[in-house]
Amino acid sequence: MAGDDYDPPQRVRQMPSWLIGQASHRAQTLVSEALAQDGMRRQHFTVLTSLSEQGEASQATLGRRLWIDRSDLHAIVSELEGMGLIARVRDPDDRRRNVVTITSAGKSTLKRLDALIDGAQRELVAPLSVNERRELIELLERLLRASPVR
Amino acid sequence: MAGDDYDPPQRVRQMPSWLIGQASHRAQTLVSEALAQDGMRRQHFTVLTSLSEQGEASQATLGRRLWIDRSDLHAIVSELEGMGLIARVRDPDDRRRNVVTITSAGKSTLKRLDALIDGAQRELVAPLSVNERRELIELLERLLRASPVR
DNA sequence: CGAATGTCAGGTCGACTGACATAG
DNA sequence: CCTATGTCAGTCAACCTGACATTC
Repeated sequence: MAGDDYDPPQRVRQMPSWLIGQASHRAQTLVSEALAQDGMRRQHFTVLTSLSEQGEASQATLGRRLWIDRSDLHAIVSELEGMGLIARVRDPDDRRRNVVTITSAGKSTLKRLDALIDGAQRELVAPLSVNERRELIELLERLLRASPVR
Repeated sequence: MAGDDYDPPQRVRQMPSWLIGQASHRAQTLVSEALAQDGMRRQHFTVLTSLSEQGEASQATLGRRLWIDRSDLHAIVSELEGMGLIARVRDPDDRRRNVVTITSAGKSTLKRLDALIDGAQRELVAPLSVNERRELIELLERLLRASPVR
């Protein structure tokens, strides 16, 4: 698309929601493109990271942890299982549950993804000084801490 | 969804892209819910605002201004036309173009939307002091100013 | 001729809804 | 009986692609 004529109205440019949305669009593009180098999407990374850092969990638990809908998580988990990055086994103690575990292949994939993600983060905040990055993070955390749920 | 178990991994929580994404999700929810009170979506508001503030334009020009894809804009413009909020007439000087204009009904609708949007913005930044709001805006603008295009 | 415009069909990703069988 | 879980089908908004006829 030709970016020369890009010129949204002042009324829109000034809105905090618009600034945040623009920044988010840029952030998600950087992260998605980074992960796409390994054929992954954001939720794949989030699930692998959670399993690695927080340990195994049932799909429902995982979904609540990460605020991913059950039905969406089902697709993500199936894809990761197909790639051999996680294992999904019926819980013998509660046969409704699937216990999801990260495999060693999943761990080494996650190592590569971590590097890709770090690169995207660095590029995202590149225009800011170290102090400004801390400020931005602090402000966003304060903004989110006051949210009703999640 | 039950928010009690919500607890994403630290690795994810710390990522600037994630913080920005969370803030954006909250922002877009607030704005969408506000506009939905009038049966509108975000792009409807953006288009009406641009026509009001920046004047009439062809669909292609409008799309480049607002970074909305031609094919998406076509749908938005058709809906707004159906509601009587804009007029779309063939340009006699260049019969490829549709000149899009806001109607008086569109202007009074926009007035209501403006109030709804302002309410959403206020709720979004409510957790921050006035100084912090300025800081956040400043930081986001600096982050975006350095972006390649748009 | 090539380029711009409006239009149409379609795909993607993330978020979400409703239903249903199985198991607790 | 009611609830939780996994699964399936489908919607939605925003973004994006490719094509095509008309007009410049």
